[in-house]
Amino acid sequence: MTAEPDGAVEEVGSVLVALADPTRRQLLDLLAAHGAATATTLAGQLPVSRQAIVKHLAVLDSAGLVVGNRVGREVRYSLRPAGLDATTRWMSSLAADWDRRLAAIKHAAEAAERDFS
Amino acid sequence: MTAEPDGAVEEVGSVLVALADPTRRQLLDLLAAHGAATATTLAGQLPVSRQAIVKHLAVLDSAGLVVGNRVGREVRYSLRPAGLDATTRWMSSLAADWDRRLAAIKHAAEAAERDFS
DNA sequence: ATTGAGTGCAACCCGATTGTTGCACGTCCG
DNA sequence: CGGACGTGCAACAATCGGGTTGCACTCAAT
Repeated sequence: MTAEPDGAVEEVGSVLVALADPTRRQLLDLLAAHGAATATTLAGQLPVSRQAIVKHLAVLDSAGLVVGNRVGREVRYSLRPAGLDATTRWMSSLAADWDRRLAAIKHAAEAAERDFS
Repeated sequence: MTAEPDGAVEEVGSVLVALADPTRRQLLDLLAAHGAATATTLAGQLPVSRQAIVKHLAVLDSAGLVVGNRVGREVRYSLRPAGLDATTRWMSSLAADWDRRLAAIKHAAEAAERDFS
């Protein structure tokens, strides 16, 4: 009814929440640069503890932006662009929706003064 | 250095923060549907107080997603798709960046074992 | 001028996030 | 085997965000 197909909204929401944090975005950048890395290694590149990194990676994982593969005693995290792609599509369709409605409203703006009951 | 032109990052960040909240997204949907509305009117459509709406609108405003025009004694808020557009573009370029780097890494994965010092 | 609707500001509450530290558990290597 | 490295879990402190309530102020209309 709004602009979203009702089912994918929560997924998009979690991606947006994940991207809202600067440290998390930085983490994604590091992964994009190195391809794959462990939490410990990543903690060396950022001014926070390893545990903080682990938590951020968990958020990114449940948002579908990252995956962790266990290799021996370490866990190697890598990027997963699918979730980002979906959110990008959602956003641009939302933008298109706004444009459409704004055009319609602007056109009929002088006709009706009140919209609510 | 990362993937962003260094200046627009903060702006994009604020848009992402703004979009991360479900109530705020709902608010944007209402504005898209009605074209313009006051905080008091919007509070009638959502299960939160007017003050909460005012705060959300402030966040959306400083993210560039919404503008408030004073008409007499009331403030009419309306949509401003420009910020959303910019963020959409940023996200898709980020996705493209990831894809590019992931391809490069996957291609050279067998050659180098360690990336860090 | 007085009343009422609409807004702005401030204090306050509470739950979620972000971050820390400490320690226990696997796992590789000398 | 036994130490060293990496991870996982748990408790904890502190800050942030969303939400509420109460009150003062502005503007319009009678």
